[in-house]
Amino acid sequence: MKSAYHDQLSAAEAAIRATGERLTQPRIAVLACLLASERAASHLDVAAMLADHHAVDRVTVYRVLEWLVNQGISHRIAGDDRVWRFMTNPAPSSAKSPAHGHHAHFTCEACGQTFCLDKSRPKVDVKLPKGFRPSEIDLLVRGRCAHCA
Amino acid sequence: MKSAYHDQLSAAEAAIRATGERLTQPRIAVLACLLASERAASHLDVAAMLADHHAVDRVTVYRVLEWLVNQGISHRIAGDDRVWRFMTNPAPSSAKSPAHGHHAHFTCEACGQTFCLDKSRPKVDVKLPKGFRPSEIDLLVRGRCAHCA
DNA sequence: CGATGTGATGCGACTTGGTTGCAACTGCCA
DNA sequence: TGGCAGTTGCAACCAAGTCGCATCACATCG
Repeated sequence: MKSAYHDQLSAAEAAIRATGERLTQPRIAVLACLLASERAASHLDVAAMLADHHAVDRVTVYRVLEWLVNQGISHRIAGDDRVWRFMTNPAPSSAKSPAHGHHAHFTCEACGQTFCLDKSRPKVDVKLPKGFRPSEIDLLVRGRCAHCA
Repeated sequence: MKSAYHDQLSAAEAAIRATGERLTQPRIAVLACLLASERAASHLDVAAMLADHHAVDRVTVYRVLEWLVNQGISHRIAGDDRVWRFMTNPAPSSAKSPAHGHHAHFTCEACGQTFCLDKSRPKVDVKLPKGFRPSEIDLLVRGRCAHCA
C-alpha cells in the first residue's frame, strides 16, 4: 500500500535541501510525515507514523521538529492538552508578511484534532495597550469539527 | 506592608460565596492571589505568593484553580511554555455570551508575562470550513510588552 | 452549641511530555 | 577516500500535572 507518506518523501527532501543544511534520514522522514498529515501532528503522532517506515528515536523527533520550526518550514501549536503539535507552513515560497504573521487553527473538543484555517485568511483586529509591539498573532478556535458535530 | 493580596480577600470570599459552593480557606487564598495579580498567573506563581500568607498544598492549588475555571470565575491560558496560566474573568455579572466567548491575551517574548486584552474587545472574523461549529475563540498575540520594548 | 456527614485538603507516589549530556555515527567537503 | 562538524541514539533526568487515600473542616441539623 502506497501511503501519503511515501508521496511526500521527495518533497520533504527538496525542502530540506533548500535550506542548505544537512540532509539526513530522520529529517526527511519527519518532514514527510508532517507533509502527509492533514492535521497538526504531535511528536507522538509522528513517532507512530514513523514506526512503520523508518524508526527514529523519540529525542530525535523532538529535535528535528524544533529544527523544522527554526528553519521556518513548520510551526508549533500549543493545544489544550499542553502537547505541542506541528504543521508545515503553507507557502514558504515568496515574500510573506515577515512580522505580523498569524496562524489560525481549529481544535475539535470532541476528537482533539487540530486543523489549519490559514486558507481562509482570517481577519483580526486587536488594539494593544500603549507601548506593546506585536510580532505574531495566533488564533485558536475551539468547537466541533465537521466529523464530530 | 499591606499587599494587594489582602485587599482582595473579601472580594474573593464574596465571589466564592456567590457560587453556593463551599467556602474554604484555600479557595479564598487562591482566588485572592488571582485577583491581586495584574497578569496571568501560573500555579507556581500562585503557590509562591501564597507561601507568604497561607501555605497551600501544590495539589490543592491545581484543584482550586480548576474549580475556579469550572465555576466560570477564571479561565486558563495555554502559554508558549506549556504551562497553564490563570486569570479571573472580567465581568462574570450578567448575561454573558454563552457560546462564542473569546479571550485575547498578550504574551511578552522577553519577560514571559501574559496580559489580558479583553478590555479593548478585539474583533475576529474567521471563516470555518463547512460543518465546523465554533464554541470559543482564543486570541494570542506575541510580542514585546511596554516594559520590555 | 455540639454532633454528623459530605466533600475538600494534604501527602505520597506516579505519569508523561519534554530536555540534557555524552558517546557513536554520518553526511558533506576537500 | 579521509576527516570533522554536526546529527543521532541512548539513558538518565526534570517538571507540570494527576491519582488514591486517609484526614480534616465546612455547613447543616438536631
